[in-house]
Amino acid sequence: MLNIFKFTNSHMEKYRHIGCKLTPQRIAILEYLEGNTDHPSADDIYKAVSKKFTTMSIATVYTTLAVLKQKGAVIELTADPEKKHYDPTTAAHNHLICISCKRIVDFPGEHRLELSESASRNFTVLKSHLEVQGYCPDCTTTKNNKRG
Amino acid sequence: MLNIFKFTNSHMEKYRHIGCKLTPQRIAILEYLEGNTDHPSADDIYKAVSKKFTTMSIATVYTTLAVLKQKGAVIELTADPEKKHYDPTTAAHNHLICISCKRIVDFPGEHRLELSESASRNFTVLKSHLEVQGYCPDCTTTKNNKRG
DNA sequence: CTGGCTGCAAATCTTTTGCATCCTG
DNA sequence: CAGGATGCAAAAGATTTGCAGCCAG
Repeated sequence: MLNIFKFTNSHMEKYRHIGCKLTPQRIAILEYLEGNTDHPSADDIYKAVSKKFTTMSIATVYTTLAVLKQKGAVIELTADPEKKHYDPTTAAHNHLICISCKRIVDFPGEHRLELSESASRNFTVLKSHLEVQGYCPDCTTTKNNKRG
Repeated sequence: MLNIFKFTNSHMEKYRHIGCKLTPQRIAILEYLEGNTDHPSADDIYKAVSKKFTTMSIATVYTTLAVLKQKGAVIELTADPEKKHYDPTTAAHNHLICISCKRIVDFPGEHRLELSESASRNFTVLKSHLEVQGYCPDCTTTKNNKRG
């Protein structure tokens, strides 16, 4: 009877296994996040999920995101200084924030970290994330076509 | 007659040249930032400068920081999701946020960016910043000494 | 059933803004 | 002297919290 959602049983299993009680609200949030590469903010998620779920509360969105973050199912992004964004793609990757359209997009470049010096100074590195500022493909193209 | 400040004439020149009107409040903020490697937040700056300057307003701190950021005299850091921090060291360098003590510290490692793929996809890179999560030297040491 | 979750509203925290007054250049 | 800067307070956002009622397991 939950087939109003495109959320599959394997998704259900996945999230049940990480120790979340699966309420309809959470399913709606998880469904929205699944495969999403738009890096939505809490408010983006709230707006989107509210359409299907008029009783959704922004507090529930934050609570759910906090749980998912703690379980490692989403990553909190700080690339946008104005607000946090969330990324359900947890494999290591980097982001570019477009200074024109403000979108955060997955950045298809690699970075290599030279650790010898930091190790010798007693730093312990757990993870590293490269934040790139510039123009996304759309805005790069627009920019180049701009002069008439 | 401004020798109550350790701010030197050359500092004055430096900031006058970037187009700032030099008021006592701004001098106090600039003096606090000069050479500071603590990556203070706006509130840290406000608290520190208020001690000498009881009429200082937090709005003035924000306004001054906005001017300095625009002039390129400070860099706004987003490594801490809770609030913005400011760094007067504008030469390219990276930061580690300590997950234990929450301090942001300069990170003595290099990163190299592999751009071929991103360039071919029309990304325009203006700047990149590596954010490292882990333990700072102090907390690394404490951690290692912890078992008795 | 029962503990965890929801929804609401209020609180908190950071940052911005409007405006009258002040003071640097 | 004039325009930009200050200080205050209020507004605006983002995020968190308290609490009574609800529902998934």
